[in-house]
Amino acid sequence: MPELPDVEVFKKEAEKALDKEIETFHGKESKLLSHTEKEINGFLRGKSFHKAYRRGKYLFLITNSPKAVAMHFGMTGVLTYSAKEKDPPPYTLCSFYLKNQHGLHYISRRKLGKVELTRDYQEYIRQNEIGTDALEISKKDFLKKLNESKSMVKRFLTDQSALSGIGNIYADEILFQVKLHPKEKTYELTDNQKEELYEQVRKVLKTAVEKQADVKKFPRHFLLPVRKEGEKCPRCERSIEKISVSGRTGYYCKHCQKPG
DNA sequence: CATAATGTTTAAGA
DNA sequence: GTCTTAAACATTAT
Repeated sequence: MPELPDVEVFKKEAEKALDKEIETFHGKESKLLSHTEKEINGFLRGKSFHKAYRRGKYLFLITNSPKAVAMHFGMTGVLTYSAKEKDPPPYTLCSFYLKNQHGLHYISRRKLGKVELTRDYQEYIRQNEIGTDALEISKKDFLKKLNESKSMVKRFLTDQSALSGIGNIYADEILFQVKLHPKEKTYELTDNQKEELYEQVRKVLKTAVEKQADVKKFPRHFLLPVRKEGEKCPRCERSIEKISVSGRTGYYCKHCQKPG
């Protein structure tokens, strides 16, 4: 789930918890957490989150800027805000309880994410090499990075240090919209294709954010609702095929997305 | 029971 | 140093 549009949804959820005093943090010791529950409480108790900031797939809950809680959602992470009287959702790994009797819950079935304290989130961004957000990057910078790349387009799109926020699923969608084969080399692209790639990165991500990352609400010409082997291509109705690119399984239409 | 899954990191080979 | 693959991580869903 958690690529840029999903994390944008979590950001909206986190914003419900802004400027409310933090009462306590609950979270069992795990690889997810950078500190112990006690330490996190020492850091947060009595304070409030004043801003939620998303960069790529990361979300920062900023307390006293630049101090923040940094979150990454791995493959299955979710963030929800709900009344304290309700039980935390299944697979909740840690929770921030507020004085207003609500809690912000970090949920994950597989524990591949991160919840970390940082004294400076800008520094955290540098250390973790989180590139410019895919919706923030200018055309000029995008083309510059693209021209520096020597890999396959899909690899380029999902490289978080080049531009951040695009994962396996949205890369497939963007490539489908641009009609590019996922294994096409970046240096083989024409200038027109490069520009079109930039435009579709924005268009696909903006659409997904508008639809709250809910695949059921996506336009009919999108690949994602039928992103499965043997489904019909929304454009030519031929069969969607599976392909392995840069270590991940991709889905594409062999007819519409021809290699160059 | 075996396999794949929205992510990242690390090791190894070209 | 660059690029690519494979495996590891932890766990569930099919």
